[in-house]
Amino acid sequence: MTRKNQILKAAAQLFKERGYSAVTMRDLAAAMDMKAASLYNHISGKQEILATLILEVAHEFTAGMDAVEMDDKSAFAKAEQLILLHIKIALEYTNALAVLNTDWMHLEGAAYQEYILLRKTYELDFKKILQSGISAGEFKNISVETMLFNLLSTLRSIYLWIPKKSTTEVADLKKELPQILLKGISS
Amino acid sequence: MTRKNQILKAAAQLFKERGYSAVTMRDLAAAMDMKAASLYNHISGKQEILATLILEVAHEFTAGMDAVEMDDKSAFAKAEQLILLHIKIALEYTNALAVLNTDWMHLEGAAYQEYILLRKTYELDFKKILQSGISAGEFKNISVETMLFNLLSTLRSIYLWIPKKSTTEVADLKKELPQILLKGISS
DNA sequence: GTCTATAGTTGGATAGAC
DNA sequence: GTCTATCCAACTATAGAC
Repeated sequence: MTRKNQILKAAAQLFKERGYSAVTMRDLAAAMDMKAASLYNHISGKQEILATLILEVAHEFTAGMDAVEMDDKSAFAKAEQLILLHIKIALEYTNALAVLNTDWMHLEGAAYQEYILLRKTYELDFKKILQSGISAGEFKNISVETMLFNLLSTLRSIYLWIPKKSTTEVADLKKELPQILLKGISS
Repeated sequence: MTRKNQILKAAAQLFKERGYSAVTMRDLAAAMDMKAASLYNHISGKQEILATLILEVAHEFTAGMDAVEMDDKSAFAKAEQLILLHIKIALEYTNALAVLNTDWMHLEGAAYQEYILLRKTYELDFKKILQSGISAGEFKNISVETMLFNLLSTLRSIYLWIPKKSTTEVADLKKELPQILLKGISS
């Protein structure tokens, strides 16, 4: 692992615990056992760290959504795949995902614009899948907004739950969560 | 409304938008059309504002839970009442609830201890109700942890959804959310 | 690549006039 | 109750030695 990646990893951990604004470059340097000034040999500043962490995860979601849309399956199967995508990302990028969820509004400039666009596109794509499921009679005919709200609010919280759990409990989650979430909206 | 309450209200709005650490006393004063120094005639400091906002909402949850526990109803009915409690608090204390959800870790000293205790007690009480529902055969025999995770992660996100919605859409939510959430765990 | 030293800015909070 | 003025600590980031 490069020194830069070590810094990013340590930053994700600290930003998750205390939030972007409450973590100082001195805190981050201390976690890395170095002085704050030395960090600047690897990264251009605090903002670059935030943007790198958040945009990597956001692109992971976009790539996952693209893969799901490729498959020619039922809306139900696609929704199930998306639930598993959220669990997978929560496992692989736990800390960076927490940062995305809580500190995206502290992005600046082009990184902010890019994040907003990625999120909007992702939610729109998700909504299309739900809508096609309603049209096909797979899902209840309730408001797509309410449906998406319920799904995303649970999916966005997985990262809070994952780190506390054992491997077997995570396996349970992969089985039970699609059941619970999709039973609630199935017709 | 007292000047202090006006300050608390403005602070809740700003903390919700940018987070506790990113909002300065000068920002808050500007939102109140006054100078930062004048704030200190009404509050002792930034921490007092945070603690007041969060603990008021936390006590509201505790009072609601106490009322639900008093009633001698089925676990299903109690769970339904708790869902409505979360919606009610999200409507009445939208901004302060957002602050509780995102900035509780910035509480200090006794206020931090009190919040942690209130939250732990609330979750334990919620779990007891779910467990009694499983024992009574009202709910599926799946992990109580998973069940609570799913319920709370949705309920904790309501405040993100509420401010964007019309009165009729909120009425829809009150009808549909208990259905969606409880169907997922009903046996 | 890391350090010391420090520039330049901004933070929470106080003192004292009005 | 609000203001101006200010203290002092802490912040991000840079300069330059090693």
